[in-house]
Amino acid sequence: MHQIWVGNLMKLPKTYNPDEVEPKWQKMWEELGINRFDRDDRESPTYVIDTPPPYPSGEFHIGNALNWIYFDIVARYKRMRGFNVLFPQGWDCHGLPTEVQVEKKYGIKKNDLPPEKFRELCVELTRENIARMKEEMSSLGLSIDWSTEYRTMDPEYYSKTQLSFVKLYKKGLIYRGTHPVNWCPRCETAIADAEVEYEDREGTLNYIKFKIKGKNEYLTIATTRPELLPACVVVAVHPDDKRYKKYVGEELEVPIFGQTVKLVEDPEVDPEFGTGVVMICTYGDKADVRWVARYKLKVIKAIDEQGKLTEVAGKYSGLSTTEAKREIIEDLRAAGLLEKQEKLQQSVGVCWRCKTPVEILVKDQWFMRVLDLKNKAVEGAKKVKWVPEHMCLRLLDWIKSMDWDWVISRQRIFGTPIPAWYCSKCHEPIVADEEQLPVNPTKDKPPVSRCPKCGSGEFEPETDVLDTWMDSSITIAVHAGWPNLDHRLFPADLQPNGTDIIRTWDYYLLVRHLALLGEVPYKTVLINGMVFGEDGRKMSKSLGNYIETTTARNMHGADALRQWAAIGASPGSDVLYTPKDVEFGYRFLRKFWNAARFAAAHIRSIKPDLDPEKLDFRPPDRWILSRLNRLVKEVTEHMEEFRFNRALRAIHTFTWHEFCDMYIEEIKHRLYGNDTTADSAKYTLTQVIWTVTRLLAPFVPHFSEEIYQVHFAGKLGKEKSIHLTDWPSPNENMIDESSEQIGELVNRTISAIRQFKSDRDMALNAELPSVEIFAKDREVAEKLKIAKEDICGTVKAKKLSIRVGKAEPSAEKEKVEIPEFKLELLISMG
RNA sequence: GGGCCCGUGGUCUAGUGGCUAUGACGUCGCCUUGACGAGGCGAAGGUCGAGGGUUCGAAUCCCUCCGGGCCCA
Repeated sequence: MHQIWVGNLMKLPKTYNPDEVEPKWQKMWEELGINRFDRDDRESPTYVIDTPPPYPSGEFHIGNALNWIYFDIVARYKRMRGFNVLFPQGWDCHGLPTEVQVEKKYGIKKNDLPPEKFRELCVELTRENIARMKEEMSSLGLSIDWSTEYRTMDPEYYSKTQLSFVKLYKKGLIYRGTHPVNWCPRCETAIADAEVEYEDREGTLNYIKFKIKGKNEYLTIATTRPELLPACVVVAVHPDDKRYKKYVGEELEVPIFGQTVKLVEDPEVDPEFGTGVVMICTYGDKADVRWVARYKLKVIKAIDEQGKLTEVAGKYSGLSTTEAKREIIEDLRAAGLLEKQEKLQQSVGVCWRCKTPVEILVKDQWFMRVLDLKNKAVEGAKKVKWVPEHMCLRLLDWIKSMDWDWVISRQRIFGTPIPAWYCSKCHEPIVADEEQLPVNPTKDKPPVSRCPKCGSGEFEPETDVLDTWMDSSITIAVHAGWPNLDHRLFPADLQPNGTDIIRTWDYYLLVRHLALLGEVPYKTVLINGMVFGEDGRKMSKSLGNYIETTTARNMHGADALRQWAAIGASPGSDVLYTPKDVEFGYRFLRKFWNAARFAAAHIRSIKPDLDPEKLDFRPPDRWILSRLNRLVKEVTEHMEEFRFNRALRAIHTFTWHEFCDMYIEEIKHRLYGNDTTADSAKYTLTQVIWTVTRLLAPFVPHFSEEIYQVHFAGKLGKEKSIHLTDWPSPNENMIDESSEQIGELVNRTISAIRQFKSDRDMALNAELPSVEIFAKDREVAEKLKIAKEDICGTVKAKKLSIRVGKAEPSAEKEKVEIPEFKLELLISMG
């Protein structure tokens, strides 16, 4: 094996080995603290990235990897641009999934243990899961400032969640109220609108006969939910529906259950659906809620917290909704009141965590007054720069469609305790004082000794916890030190996240900070798409197209995978995962590694006092230097607009196809032949590699560090790490249209001769006895003449002539044409 | 039902008014050349979903339709 010795007496291995290289530099970065936000630096501009704290599932999945690689590219780029970057990391610990994991792990139910004990098990599991995820994150080379790490389950963090609760309560933006809420019967908790997803399912539309009171006539209603008959409170038709005009105002008898309901007119009824007669129940859906409010109807609770029918359902009480549906239909059929049944495609609201259909229940809950903030939120969202732009619409549509306040209390265990108590006598809520936070109401005492309303001295603790989004939607303020806000850090510069959480994460952050601080918390939102499997479907374990981050990273290291993330799609578009792309990422590293290896001796032998002004640059030098500076300009523009895919692609194309394929081949003869222009080739070679290495640093941080340490540290680079060097700035003087034109002409000519050799099964370095170039245009001929020696040396022609004229092929001389430059070549093979 | 995004060689993809449409994977051919053979070089392969319109000029802008996806009701 050909060993090359480089300046600092390191042996330069023949192949690039990420398994050795990556951990080495990760360790050094941590030791140097290059990822740290420098709180004492008051001069450099700050750049704050608010990272969404992931839920500690135990696995840092590939969707997370895509997310974080985006963050990291920005963070590393901005550091090189001279920003003091805050790249924090937290964990959104609370919530149901952990409770379920604990139940599974120990084979228990949450009520088998005292809440405190159960909570401890959740905390313990969360710690283990975080440790596992951190390992993967470190292996990806994410330049997170770990000194900022927070966990929403820690008292230091949740005291801020509680503080925001208290402050918003004082402002009147949080209130205790009795309202219909979405309820997950499996999780047995209220959930917010944002936590309801819609699934298309096939249901049955049942046509049920209602007797008109006092007559022997029937009206037929159509419903998918016959189990709600006991909660039927009114029946409605459209005001313009002539079929039923004469019945309006009549009283109807609800079959089986016998209660009497009125027939009313309402424009919201769709006369095309079913029979055009709809039964309104408390509650089947949100429309029922509107109707009940509009007509001030009484509320009958037919379904309980576990999704079972209550005593109002008589003999059906205690049955699940599914069982009750079946039995009620059977009984209706037996009574001759079931006219017919039809299959129906319907969209069912389900719990986003467990996919159980949600019910609407009326509950005493805590709410945040988000409806009052609608206009402010819309205004705020419009002020933000969205990448890509159209993602703003998703948030706007969501905000505009909101019709309920945000229910923030959850009937669960593993969550931030709601800092409140109730008077045992009059049930007046008592909210904690700011000074006593963090509090656990089940252990701590309320801030008053007497109820301010009735004077009673007895209190009961609130046992509900807060929605986890209440924890995580104040991260931007928390990063900035809230309540002692550091205005260098607020608002955040970048809010990056996936398409899936625009309506939750982006929305809650916005509305929460508007409520708390009156300010939009982020300047730019950067959206990434979802990861799809090779089959073109969204990656998921159940679809069998799932791949673990560790598996993908183990193929060729983090930098190969990072390139997949960067180049996989334009921001906001979904990214298809395929191992081929990771493979390609590695191939690029190997290509560049070898190019640098080739250049090593030349970089080393370059004289330190070399004055570029005095160098004798050849046309290929001028060409590649112009291209290089154009590349720097282009990549910088892309980076400023978060177009990582285009930036990296431009680097790839330049490096592979211009620098390696053409330039290196074009200068070999000068380097080996001890040409007088060898110095300018060495200089140019060095400049290109040095510049490209820095352009690559945000994308492939380990690889570029290795190149830097081996070739440049202590010479062209004075810093301890490439990540401390400056981002290259384009030298506009080097960008020269005419040099590029000559370069392209030369390249095209060399390519034609290469192709000639390839077509004739010749080795590319085979010597050619003679090449005669005929140009139709004098101008083209003059340009070629400038680069005569470069062409001659590159294609290994013994003789080369360039003239204006027409080629006349013969037995020994074959003709090759380059039509776009009106060139004809006569090549003899000897 | 409404909104948004997308449709580019066999596959995935870049490209939002202008050179002969980008790159990757795959396919085929050649090359052990002094950076690189689990590599290199070269080649073949596309009516840019369909139709209509605007324009000197359209993958790109507008309209209609077809197909896919996401979000909302």
